[in-house]
Amino acid sequence: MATARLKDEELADRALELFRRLGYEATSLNQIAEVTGLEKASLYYRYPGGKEAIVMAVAQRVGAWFEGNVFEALKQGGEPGDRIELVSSRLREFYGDGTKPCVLETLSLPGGPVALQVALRGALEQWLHAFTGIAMECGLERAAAESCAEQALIEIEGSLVLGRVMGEKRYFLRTLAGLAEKLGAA
Amino acid sequence: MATARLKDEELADRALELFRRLGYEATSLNQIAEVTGLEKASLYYRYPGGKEAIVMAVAQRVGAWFEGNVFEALKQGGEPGDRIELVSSRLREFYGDGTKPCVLETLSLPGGPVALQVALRGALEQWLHAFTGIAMECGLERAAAESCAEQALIEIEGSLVLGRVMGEKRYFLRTLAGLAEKLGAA
DNA sequence: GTCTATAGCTTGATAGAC
DNA sequence: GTCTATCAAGCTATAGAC
Repeated sequence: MATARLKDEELADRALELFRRLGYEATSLNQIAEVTGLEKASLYYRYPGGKEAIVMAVAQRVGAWFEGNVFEALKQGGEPGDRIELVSSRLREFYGDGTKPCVLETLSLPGGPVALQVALRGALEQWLHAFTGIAMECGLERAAAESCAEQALIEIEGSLVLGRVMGEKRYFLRTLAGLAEKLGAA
Repeated sequence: MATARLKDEELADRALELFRRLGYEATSLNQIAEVTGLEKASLYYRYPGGKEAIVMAVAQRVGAWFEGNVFEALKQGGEPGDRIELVSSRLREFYGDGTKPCVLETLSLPGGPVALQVALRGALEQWLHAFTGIAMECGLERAAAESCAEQALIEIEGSLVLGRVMGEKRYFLRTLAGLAEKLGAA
C-alpha cells in the first residue's frame, strides 16, 4: 500500500483549527482539503464517513490530548497547587493564550452528528470530575469541590467568549492565573 | 403601497432565534424564509442587502432591547440590589431560563459582516459599563467595580455554554441568582 | 493512496409576473 | 409587497484513472 502523505494526527490537528474556530456546519470539506493539502476524494478515502467522520476523529484526538495533559496530570503526585499550575500552562498552550476557541463551545452548536454532542458532554463531565478531584485534594468537601469545579469551567468558557468578542486575551489569562485559588489551593 | 404581511420587528425576532442558535454562517435564507413565512425574494425586497442586512437588523433590535430592558433599568432609582434583581429576571426571560444562547457568543464566530463584529463589541462594552456603574453604586471602587462587571459577564457567557453542552439550565440560573452579590449588593 | 471529473443538491441572489 | 422561476457558485459525496 502506498504511504499516506499526511499522518492522521497531523490531518486531525489541522482540521481541528478549522472546526474550533467556525463550528461544524460552517466548516467545509473544501477548507479541510485546502489546509491539509489533500483533495476531497482523498479525504473520503481516509474517512469514508465524510465530514462527520472527520469531526469525530478530531474530537477523539482532542479528548486524548486532554486525557493525557490535563486529567492525568491532575492525578499525579506532588503538591496539588503545583499540579494545577502545570495544567494551567498546558491549557494556555491549547487555547493559544486565549486566542483559540474551545471546542466544547463551538462544536456544541447544532448541526453536527449526535455522537459529537454525546462526546462533548462526556468530555465536559470528565473535566468537571477531574477539577472536582483536585479541589477535594485541596481539602474541600465534595459538594463544595463540585461547585468550585463548575465555577472554574464556567470562567474558562466565559473568558474565552469575552476574549473573542473583545479581541483581548487578558480575560482568559486572568482566569487561568486565578485557577489554583479557585480550586481551593493555597 | 401594499401592506407587509409581517412587521419588521416580528421578522427580526424570528430570525434572531435562528441566528442565536446556529450562528451567522450556518443560518440560511431558506430557513429565515421558512420561519417568517416569506419567500426569499420577499426578504430581499425588504432587506436589499440580503443576509448581512438581516443580521444587522437583528443585532440592532437586540441592542435596543438591552438598552431599554437592561442598561436603562440599571440607571433608574431605587435600591441597587432591587434593580439588579429586576434586570436578572429580564435576562432570565431573554435567555429562556438558560436554554437560548447569547448572540455575543454565537454571532461572534467568524464569517459574518465586519460591521456585526463591531456592533457586538460595542454592545459588550455597553454591558460592561452598565454593570460597572451599578457595582460602583453599591460602593465599590472603579477598578474593583470593573473587575466585578467583567467577572459577572464571564459567568453569564460561560454558564450558557456549559448549559448548552450539558443540556442543563441550572448553571445559568445559579449564575443569575448570585448576580447581585457578584456586583457588590448586600 | 491520491488524483481529476462529475453528479445532485443547497446556497445567496436576481428578474419579472401579479 | 409578495410571488414563481431561475442563475451561478458552493456544498457533500461518488466514480474511475493512475
